[in-house]
Amino acid sequence: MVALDKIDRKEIIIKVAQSLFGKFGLAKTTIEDIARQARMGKASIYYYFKSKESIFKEVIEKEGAELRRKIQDAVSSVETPQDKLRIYALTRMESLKKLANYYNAMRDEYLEHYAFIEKARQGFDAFEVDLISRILKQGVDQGVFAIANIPLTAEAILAAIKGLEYRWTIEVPMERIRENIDVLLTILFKGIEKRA
Amino acid sequence: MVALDKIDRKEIIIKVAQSLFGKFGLAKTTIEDIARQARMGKASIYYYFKSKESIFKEVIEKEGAELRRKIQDAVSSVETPQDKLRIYALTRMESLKKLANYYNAMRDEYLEHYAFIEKARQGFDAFEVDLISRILKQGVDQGVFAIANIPLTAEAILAAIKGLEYRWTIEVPMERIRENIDVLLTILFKGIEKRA
DNA sequence: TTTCGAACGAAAAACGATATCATTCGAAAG
DNA sequence: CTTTCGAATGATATCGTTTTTCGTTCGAAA
Repeated sequence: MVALDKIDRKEIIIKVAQSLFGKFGLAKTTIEDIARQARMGKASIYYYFKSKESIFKEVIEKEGAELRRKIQDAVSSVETPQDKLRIYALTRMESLKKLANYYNAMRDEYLEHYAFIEKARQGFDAFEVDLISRILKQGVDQGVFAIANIPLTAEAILAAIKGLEYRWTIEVPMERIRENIDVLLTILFKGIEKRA
Repeated sequence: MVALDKIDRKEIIIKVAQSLFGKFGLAKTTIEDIARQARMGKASIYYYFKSKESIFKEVIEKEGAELRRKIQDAVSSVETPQDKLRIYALTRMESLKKLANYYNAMRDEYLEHYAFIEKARQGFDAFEVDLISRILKQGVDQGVFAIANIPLTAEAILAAIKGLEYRWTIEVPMERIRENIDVLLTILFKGIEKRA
């Protein structure tokens, strides 16, 4: 079918671009590289995308969507609000470190795209605050958390988790990260728990 | 007196350099600029300092020392551990934003000095963890906090506060920062408070 | 002991020539 | 009509070279 073919091609291009951007960065990846690996002439790329930047944007969006799904799945895999928060924090740590490096590399080489990336980052932020808010609300509904202002608390918790993330850049083993998250979450849980 | 004269000259150079580095950054500030504003020939600078980098290091150290003193003073001005933590968080927010920008600018223009700046940053980190630890210990001694591992808790709290700092870069008014710190600290306090 | 004019050399800026690469066009294949 | 791509275009990056800037040293003088 014609329409399906079109979608397939687009997806091939995106996949190839995702892999190449990941390996070599935005600047070092040429349209010709993408075309070659996608087995088409470079002019053909422009039948599916209006510019290199638009490919880049779709790749970023795809990475973001994948990450959201991954976090969402992890959170859904456990039951209690406490476990949800814990597994959320761990999953975002593991995954976002990769994406953050990606973003930073992009920012360094192409300052022009910074605004766009910043917007993507903010969108992801909103997703996280929303996710945490929903977990907190669930805890409040179940009578295990006592929280006055849920969105503000969610923001504070996200900030705290991010603080841990920034604290170690690359060289820290996941084990120590887990330990620190545990300490932080233990305090936070006691702080938002409903008292007997 | 001769010895006093020498110190005075050194201090003049440092003051001038501090002001110029702050305004124009390390790369854009020349030894000649410093010499002119300090009213001496540029060769004379080398009678007091062995290199531009050594001037830079002393300036960074001075900025760090000033900031430590400022935070220390603020903390000493209140009584309870809770108030101390609160005023510490606010003071570091206000002041460190400036210094962080400074550091970042330096890192961007002179990658060679990155290792040194990183060391300074880590030293400041240690200072903060130590300060928080002492406040926490005071709280434990007074029977208002119950904390299992004080240093680890201090690290977690510092991380949480830093998370707030990173969250807003420049464009956020101090008022909103205060609000967010309040929410975070309220949770944290409840989390480390000794229960009746 | 302290100051500084003059000179040195390494590194950066300026510049012009050349090459790269994103993008467009128009023709042709299916 | 949809899709492909070879070839051309122009803006921008790169590279080799010359010139300038700037950190640093030296030696003399105050």
